[in-house]
Amino acid sequence: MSQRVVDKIDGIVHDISNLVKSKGFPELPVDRNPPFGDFALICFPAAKSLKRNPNDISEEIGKEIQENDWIISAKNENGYCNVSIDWNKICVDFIDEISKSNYGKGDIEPKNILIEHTSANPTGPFHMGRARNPIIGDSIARLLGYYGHNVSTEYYVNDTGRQAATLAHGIAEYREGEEKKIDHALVEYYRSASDSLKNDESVRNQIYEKMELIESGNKEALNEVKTAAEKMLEGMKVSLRELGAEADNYYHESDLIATGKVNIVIDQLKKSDLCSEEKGAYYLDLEKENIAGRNQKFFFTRDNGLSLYTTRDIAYHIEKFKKYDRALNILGEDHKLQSKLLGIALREINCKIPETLFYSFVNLPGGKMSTRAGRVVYLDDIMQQITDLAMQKLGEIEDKEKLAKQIGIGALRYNILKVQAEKGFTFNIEEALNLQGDSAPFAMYSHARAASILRNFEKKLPKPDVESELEESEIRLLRTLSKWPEIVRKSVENLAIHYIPNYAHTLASDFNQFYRDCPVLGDQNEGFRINLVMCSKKILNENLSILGIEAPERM
RNA sequence: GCCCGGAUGGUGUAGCUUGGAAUCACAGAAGCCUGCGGAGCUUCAAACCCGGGUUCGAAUCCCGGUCUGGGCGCCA
Repeated sequence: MSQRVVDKIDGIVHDISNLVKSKGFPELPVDRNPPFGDFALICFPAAKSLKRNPNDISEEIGKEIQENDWIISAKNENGYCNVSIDWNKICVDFIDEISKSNYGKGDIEPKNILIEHTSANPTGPFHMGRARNPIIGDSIARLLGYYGHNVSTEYYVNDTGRQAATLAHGIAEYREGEEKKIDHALVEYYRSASDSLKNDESVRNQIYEKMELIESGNKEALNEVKTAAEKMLEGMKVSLRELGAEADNYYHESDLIATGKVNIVIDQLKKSDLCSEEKGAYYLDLEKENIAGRNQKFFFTRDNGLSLYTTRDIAYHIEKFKKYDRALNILGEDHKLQSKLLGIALREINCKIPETLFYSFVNLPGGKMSTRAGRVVYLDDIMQQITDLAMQKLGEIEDKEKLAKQIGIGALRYNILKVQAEKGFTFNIEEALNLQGDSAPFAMYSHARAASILRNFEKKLPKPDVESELEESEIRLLRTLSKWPEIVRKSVENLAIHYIPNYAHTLASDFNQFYRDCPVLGDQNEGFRINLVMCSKKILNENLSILGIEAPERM
C-alpha cells in the first residue's frame, strides 16, 4: 500500500458512502469526529425521507458495511451508525508515514512571508499586556515555516514622534553603570521627561522643536532619536530573547523619513480621488468607505506639510511588499480601525494590503493594566517568577537551571497560546504558574517519558511489525496521530495558533494512557510499540517546537 | 451615538467557518504506586446570556435584545 494512510481513510469513508447509496439509501451526512470509532453515518435525514425509524436504518446500514474488509465494526447508537476501521491492517504503513520528515507539513508552493509582530514603542520594559503579541507572532511564524513557507519576522520601531522625542530628551541625562537591566533603568528617565513635558514649558518647547526637526528630516535629530530608541531596545531585546521570540529584523520608522520614502507616499496619496485639503493639511475623505465615527477625514499630512505616523506606516508597507509575497501583522485590537484605514490608503495607491491577526488586550484580575495607576506587571518579572517555580519543582538533575527556564518559559507561552487570540484574556498569575493539567509541562513530561523508553530500548529501531491485536489505547493514539496534518492545515489557513496547544494536550494525554495500558519493552508487540513511541515523541516534539517550547529528553 | 469583537459547568476554556451524541483543564468528592519516569491514570458531580425564527435536528445559521472588551485620528 503506497497510498497515504490519511487518504486511505478518506477513501474508505467515500467507498462506504457510495455503498450505502447503491443500496438505495439517500446520501447520509458523515461525522468524522465521532465519540466512538472512526466515523459515523447520521441516519436522521434518511429517516425523514424514507419515513422509517432512524435506529432501524442505522442497524440495516451497519450490517451492509460490515462486509467491507477495512471495517472492523459498524454499530447503531441512537440513529448514528458508528464505524470503526481495522487499524491492525493499516497501522504498519501508518507508522512508516509518520516517520517521514514531511508528515504534517503542507504540500504547497512556498511563499515569502513577512510577519510583523510586537513593534511596541521603545519607551520602557514590556508589560504582560503586550506579551500576547510576541508570543503569538513568533509561534505563527514558526507554524508557517513548519508548513513550508519562507518566513521572516520584523519589529517596527516607532522612533519618531512625541514619545521618541521625549525619550531622547530624558535619557540625555542617563549615565552608564546602573545595576538595573537597561530598559528598567531608562524608563525612569523617560517618565521624568514625560512629567516635565506636562509641567515645564521650556521642556515642552524643546521636545516639540525636536519633533519638528525629526519630521522635517533633520539628520542629526533623526540620529538622536534612533540612538535613544536603540538603547532602550537593547534591554527589551533581552526580554524577547528570553521568551524565545526575538524578531529577525528591526525596521526603524526614522529611516523612512531619512530616506525620503514618506514624501513619495504623500505625493502619491495626493493623486487619489478621495484626497482633499483643509487649511493646508491633506486627508482622504472616507465618507463613502463606510468608516465609522464622526470624523471620516483620514489625515496624512499636518498643516505644515509634514507626515503623520500613519503616513509612515503606509510607506513601510510599500517597502514590505517590494520584498515579500505576503505580509501579516500581529496587532492589538486597538489597531483595528487604524489597520482598516491603512488598507484603504494602500489600495488607493495600488499596493497590496497586509493580512492582520488581532488579539484582545490582556487584563489583570482587578481590571485594566495601567502604568499611571501603578497596575503594571512586567514580562521580565513574570518570566522570573515562573522560572523560579519550575526550579523548586525540579529534583536533582543535570542542567537544572536551563531546564527550569525551558519549563517556565514554555508554561508561559503555552498559557497564552492555548486561548483564541480574539478572546479577552485576563492574566492570572496563579493559573499561569499551575504546571499541571493543560499546560506545557504536561506535554513536555509525556515527551520525556517517551524519550526515556527509547533510551532504555538501547537498540536500533526495528521494523514496526504487529504480532498481536492492537489495544484500544493504541488505536486511540494512532487516531490522534492521524489528525495532525489536518490540525496544522486548519491552523495555517485560519491563522489560529490555539489549535496547536490543544492538540498537544490531546496527544500527550493519549500517550499517557497508552503508557499506562501497554508495556513496551519486553512485550511481544515491542517492535510495533517502540515505533509508536518514536512517532508520538516526534509529533509532540514538532508540535512544541511550533509553539516555541523546548522538548527536553529528561525533566 | 456609531463601528468591530466577545459571552459555554464554581473558575478558565474547546467546539461556531462546514448545523448532528457538548471538549479539556483547574478547584471539589472517591480511588490507583512490587510496572518502560506519579508533573501521571481511573471514577463521580457540574455549563451553551435572554427572546423569537429556519430545520428531522441549533452552542453553531438568521432576526431582535442584554451584558462586556476595543475603537471613533492634524495622537502614536
